[in-house]
Amino acid sequence: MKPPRTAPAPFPVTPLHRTFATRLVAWQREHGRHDLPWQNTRDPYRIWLSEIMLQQTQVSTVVPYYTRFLERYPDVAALAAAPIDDVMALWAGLGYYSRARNLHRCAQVVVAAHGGAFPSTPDALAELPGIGRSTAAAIASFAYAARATILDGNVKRVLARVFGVEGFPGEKRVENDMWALAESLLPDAANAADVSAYTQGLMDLGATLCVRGKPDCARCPFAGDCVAQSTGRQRELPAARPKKAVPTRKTWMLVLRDGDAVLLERRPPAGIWGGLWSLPQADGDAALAELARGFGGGGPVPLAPLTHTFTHFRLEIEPRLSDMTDGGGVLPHGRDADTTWVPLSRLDAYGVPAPVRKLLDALSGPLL
DNA sequence: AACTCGGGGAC
DNA sequence: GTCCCAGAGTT
Repeated sequence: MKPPRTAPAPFPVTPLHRTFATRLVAWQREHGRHDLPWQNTRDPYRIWLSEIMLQQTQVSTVVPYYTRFLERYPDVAALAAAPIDDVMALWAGLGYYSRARNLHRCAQVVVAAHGGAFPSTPDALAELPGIGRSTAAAIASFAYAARATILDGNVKRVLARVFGVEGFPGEKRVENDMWALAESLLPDAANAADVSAYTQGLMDLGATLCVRGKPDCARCPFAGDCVAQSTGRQRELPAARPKKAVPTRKTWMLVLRDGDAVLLERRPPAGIWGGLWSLPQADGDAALAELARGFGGGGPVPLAPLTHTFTHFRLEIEPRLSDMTDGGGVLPHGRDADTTWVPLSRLDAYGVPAPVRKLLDALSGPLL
């Protein structure tokens, strides 16, 4: 009895389909990127570290962080052994801080449960903290030449344009179709050696030619066959995210100062700025004044307000400065698990959210 | 399936 | 200002 055939592809298999991988691999080898800091290695640790940092974050932003991490933590054992606070501090400014916590947890799992060696299959990789389907495929294809496809923002844009996939790729149905399409485009099993260049080619095409704003179709290996290019719909594909009004929230932040030091509080592990060190917050001027008094600080004076925009809401920050009065402090001048005094000159050692960092940097400037 | 997580680059 | 980026985890 023959094994059952695989289900037919839910899309027509055209000549473009059959030649896609070969053409992409050839283009990558000739015109792709070959000198990024995490290329030219098969060390799963280095590849993993880069892939986590590159989630929702552009290459130019990642490079300096990647260099610093590799310097501080040259292998997975070093990272696993590091205090989480050090990892968070080194990550500060990259955003999506759950990535840093998952990074640390993942390193510890790899050491404790896998003897310090990353698993080699996409499915096993995807069970580790912070590694989803796409990142698992990226690591497995780069480190182990596994035949698995990525599907990130670049790939969604390339596929939507080349194959004319309609609909917003963030929508479940569209994304499912794209996963199936991407799987069907992989180099066939006889060309497993091409998988790494293929994966890199998907990323490079999206990052260097098939960019969002003005795609360079003249240099594209798929010009002529590309649906968007041949119909002039580059600007319409992929479909944009449906617009949604972003709410505004407001918060009051206490800059409690004692000489050169300010008081920081550790934020809860989940939610905005999870696990980072930030300023004590209140819901209004009255509550903030009470907070300052409770700490032994003098009457708060307003500092320049600032606005910080997140993906899904806007945060208006009203900073208030309060100096500790002599002998009035009820707070010990050491640190406990969730509260600490930090000299402004030593903020680097703490994971502090970018807008708070900006606020405190201005404080040590010429204004005050 | 929809929502929640950031900061910065590019425009 | 807007939009999106080598997405994952939670609900």
